[in-house]
Amino acid sequence: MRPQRPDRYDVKAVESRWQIEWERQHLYTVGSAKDLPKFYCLEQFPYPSGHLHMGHVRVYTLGDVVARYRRMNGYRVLHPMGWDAFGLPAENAAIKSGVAPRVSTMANIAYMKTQMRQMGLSFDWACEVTTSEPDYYRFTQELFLMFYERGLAYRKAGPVNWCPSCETVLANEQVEDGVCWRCEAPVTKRDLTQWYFKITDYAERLLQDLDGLDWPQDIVTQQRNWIGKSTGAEVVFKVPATQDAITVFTTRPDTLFGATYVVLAPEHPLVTRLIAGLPSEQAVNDFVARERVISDIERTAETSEKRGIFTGAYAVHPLTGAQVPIWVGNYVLADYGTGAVMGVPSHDERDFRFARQYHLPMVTVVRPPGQGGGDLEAPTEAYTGAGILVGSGEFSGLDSEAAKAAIAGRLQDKGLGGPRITYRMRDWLISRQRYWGAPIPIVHCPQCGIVPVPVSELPVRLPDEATFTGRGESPLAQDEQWVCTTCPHCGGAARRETDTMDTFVDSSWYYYRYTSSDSDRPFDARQVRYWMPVDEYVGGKEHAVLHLLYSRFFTKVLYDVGWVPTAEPFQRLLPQGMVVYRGKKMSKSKGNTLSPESIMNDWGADATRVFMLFAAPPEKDFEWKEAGVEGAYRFLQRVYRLAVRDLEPEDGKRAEADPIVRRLTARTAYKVSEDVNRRSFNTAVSALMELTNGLYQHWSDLSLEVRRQGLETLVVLLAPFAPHLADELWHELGHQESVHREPWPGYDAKLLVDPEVEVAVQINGKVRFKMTVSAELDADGLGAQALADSRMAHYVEDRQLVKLVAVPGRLVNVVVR
RNA sequence: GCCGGGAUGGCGGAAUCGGCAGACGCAGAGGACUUAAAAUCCUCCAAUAGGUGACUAUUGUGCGGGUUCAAGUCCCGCUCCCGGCACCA
Repeated sequence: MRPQRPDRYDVKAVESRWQIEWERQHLYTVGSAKDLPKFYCLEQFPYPSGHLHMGHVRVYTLGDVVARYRRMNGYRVLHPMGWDAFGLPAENAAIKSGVAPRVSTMANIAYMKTQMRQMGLSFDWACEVTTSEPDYYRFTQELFLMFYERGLAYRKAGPVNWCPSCETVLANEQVEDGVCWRCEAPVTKRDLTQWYFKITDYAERLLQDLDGLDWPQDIVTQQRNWIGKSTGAEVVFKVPATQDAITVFTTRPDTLFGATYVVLAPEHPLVTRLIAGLPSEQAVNDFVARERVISDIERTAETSEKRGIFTGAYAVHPLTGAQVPIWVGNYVLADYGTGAVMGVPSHDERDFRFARQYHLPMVTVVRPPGQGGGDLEAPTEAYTGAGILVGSGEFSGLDSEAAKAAIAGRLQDKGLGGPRITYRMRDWLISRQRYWGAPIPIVHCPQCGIVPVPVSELPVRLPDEATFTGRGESPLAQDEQWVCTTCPHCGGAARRETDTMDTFVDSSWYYYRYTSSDSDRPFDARQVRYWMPVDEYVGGKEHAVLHLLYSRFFTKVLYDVGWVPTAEPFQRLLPQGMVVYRGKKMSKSKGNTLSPESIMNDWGADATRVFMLFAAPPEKDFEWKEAGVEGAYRFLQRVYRLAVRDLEPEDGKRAEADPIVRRLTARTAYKVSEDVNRRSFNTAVSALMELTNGLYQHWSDLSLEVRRQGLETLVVLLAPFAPHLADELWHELGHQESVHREPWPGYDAKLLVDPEVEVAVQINGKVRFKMTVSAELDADGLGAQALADSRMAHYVEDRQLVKLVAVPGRLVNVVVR
């Protein structure tokens, strides 16, 4: 007899006991067992804001289940954690409170680490990285230099997105609906010289390689949309008057004979040259000046009217030789394609509206298939579909598809364009006018120009002291002592680059650093070869384009220089949904935040984890419900009460239910394994609940052996989900080792099938009764038995048997007329 | 406008390959235990109609069609919701 137990366990005591014990045993270090298969389980590292939020609790719980499951299944698991520690909030806090960013960041990290411990997460802290520490950012800088050497980092002047609230520029990916992705302030335009990464060089590969990934469809689609590939042609319109040429991009070269004008974006560099000395010069300049100050939001708004102005100049149609007027129009984007388009009003909605407004000629050159004559000169709307070419010289009579190739080919022959592919994605703007980021390791020398800092002189350290005013230039630019340096090339006086890198650069390679965080190179090639790619990557959907696209780009560059073994970093992706509270996304401004501290305090880490997993499939948003955690808590207490029961059967009791529970136990082991493999954690938890219910139900009819086997299986299966309680009960059941060192339970496949099964008998597709038959019974036997059943007579009398369908183990369908 | 995803009881969700819709949990109802309550354990719980009742019949997975012995699942046409892209030439 075991001593009487209370009917509840003390959650706090149990959880902290095992947290201490696991740490003492270094239970989650990677270990050196190289003969085991590897598994790299990664979750997006957090920005150290000071506290975990519910979203973090969800990601890390999901990842932890996978990591623990793999370990128990005999994998050597890398499950690291670190800190995406550079970023604006620390700097803004410094402006407000005067605490240096590094000081507040380190304090935040220390606190969040204790929260992660309280969650019972199985990280190997030996791999920890902090992107804001010199021993990390020196390698971010080194990678920048490698990009620079390969021509993948370059400086360019031009209009950029500026967030007035963050006081810095933003990459295209970081502007969402015209507002800053972080602070939601409307983004404006500025003309600045900035550093870029040439991600567009990789557009095609970033697109192609999506096919080989085990990623959810919606994320793949988002990346595809973002890259935005268009296939078409370039067409050159020469401008004899100034010896210039306007190149336009079109996806519809088949409509070229319908081009009656050419439109340039207001920012197009040729505008000034074309109008020089013309009577229209002043008017066009005024127009351009007006349009340029209008924000992107307004300019791209649906309601925005099309405005344009004739430059007074003419270009030559490359195939007909006709003179076409050159316009400047607000509906042409400077940074897509070539910043110029040909106007084909008859076959493009926008051109049609523009032409109608300014009374430009329209020529129909594509006729819908199967349609005869009609008015060619005055269409009432644009026909944008494919069709048969008319009025297109030698190309008349071709269908659109053939004509696209033929016309693009002809342009190429004449040296006036040719087939061309463009992408919507732009180069990645990485400069930031802020202090708390990795300094771009570049020196500006009056003699030598732009000079990279030699790798041997890295890191370019951030000054410890800085003045945070929150206004004007970056604190680095105001630090004369820091800015003034010598040129690595000529030794003369020079100035440092004062921009720091976008924090997305830091997070584009951290998963490599984890594999060898003590390396004196960015990472150890041998370790990376062994561990990469990441086998499971868990993170938020908001990074569908941002972080995931940048990381894929980084990996391709690193792959090309031979530093990493694969061209894709994340084989399997598990994007998790949001935790919603009171019907809305949690946010401070809405006042509906939930603190993980108080929840874990009230219910414990295990119940919090179990509810998170049980409430919904991982990718779905779910609503946090107090009653839900309470349910998870009740379930765990129920398991506890069962596990501390006396295992010895009472006198005179027989083991009648043994076969049932043996099969239930085996089926649960099978189901939980399958479910975790397909990331269906909610149904895995429900299977554990069913086993628990089954043990309760049959307890008094079970032998000692089956009781023990059922309980032990339950506890081991529970270990990835509720790690503290599982370890507690494992010891309670008499074991000395941690349950987390136990191998994952197997099962006897024979036990998965019941010897007898209940099959439904349908008459004309409706279930009329059920029969219990041997599972072995084949289709013929099953059909025969159904027909012979006394309950059948009632349904088939006076009717004719038309068809008999029998599916062994499932059902019988008798079709009668 | 284009692209993707989705819609199942009062609620969250399950149904993995076309084979018994609603597992598991929450909420709710009833019972046992208790002086009582909480906790716990057990039972019930899609809708409609009929029956005291075990039950019987019909309907039912956003809507309308179709394929099939059989459809939440496949096909065609819609509605609505969520997400992405959008004057992208």
